Amino acid sequence: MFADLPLPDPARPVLIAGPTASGKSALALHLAQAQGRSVVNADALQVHDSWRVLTARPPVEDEALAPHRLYGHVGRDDAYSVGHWLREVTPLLAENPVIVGGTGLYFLALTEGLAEIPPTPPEIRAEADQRLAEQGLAALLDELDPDSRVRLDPQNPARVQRAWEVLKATGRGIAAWQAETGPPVLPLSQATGLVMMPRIDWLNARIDARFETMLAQGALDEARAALPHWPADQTLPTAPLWTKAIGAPELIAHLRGQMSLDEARDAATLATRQYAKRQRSWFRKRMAQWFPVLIP
RNA sequence: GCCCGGGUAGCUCAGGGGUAGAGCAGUGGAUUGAAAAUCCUCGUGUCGGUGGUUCGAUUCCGCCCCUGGGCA
Repeated sequence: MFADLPLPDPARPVLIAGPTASGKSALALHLAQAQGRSVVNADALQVHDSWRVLTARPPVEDEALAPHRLYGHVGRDDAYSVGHWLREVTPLLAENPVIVGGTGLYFLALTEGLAEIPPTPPEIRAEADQRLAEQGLAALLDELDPDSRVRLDPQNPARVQRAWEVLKATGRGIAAWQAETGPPVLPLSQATGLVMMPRIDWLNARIDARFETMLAQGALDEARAALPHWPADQTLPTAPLWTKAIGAPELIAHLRGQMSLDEARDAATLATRQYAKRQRSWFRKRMAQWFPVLIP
């Protein structure tokens, strides 16, 4: 499929972004084998150990063909975020890897820099959760510093809460921290950036077919194994990220008899299509300078 | 064949004599440590067809077609 694609500069890392199910991993493996690179994951869900099948992590056979890093190494209770990922990926740049994934924020941190903000302790997160639940968004918004407040979407609880936590934990507004963002670890000018641009109907068909494959490969067994660890209310924004894997809530609901398998399949593939749309929106704007890979 | 419903946006449906509106789907967008997260924007469609009543019908009436149920 990618045999006719010109090989990128062998001296620089390759970055491959693209919507889910667009064939990124296959391209990454192809380039890794052709140029002796390792494959580094840039996907916020594939780092988690809970799901291999459901997050479409490369299978063991592929892992034998080239070194694969940062896949499935994060446990259910581990804290993980862009910062963790950026610190882990930095030393791997020496391997001249191909970095592949669908998380736009990770690539942003890598190629444009990430503000160095001290970690916010769990107690502050808990306090924010409680205030938000009891007093609502406006209460948190009122306590923000003006600079941060004007930059935020006041209707977005996740963003408002983060800004509030940063101010509370550090005594400085998040806007001030972000203004001091240092230079990126890997500017785009020192890498080859590729974005997969699939035709939408082609991608939708792939999404459906891939979910069938996931079921055939044991996605339900993975869900069964996760069942004992499932939180009381997974729909909460504060539920652990691994529980947000697309298809996970649907398969869990099916295992509990709350949904037929057909309903679960429909809901999961629908959620996947909607996710792919959000990704396209990010890539169009933020990766306009990357090379598009038009498929099929 | 008869009786009773229903036929309105891609889907499910609400409405009602002055040419119509919700949810879902879909679209476009935002995005600096939860990012597969989180949030915002966008609603004209022969109101099944055809005659009639009316200044005016998608709305009332007749007939026809389709569809669900009941009775034969």
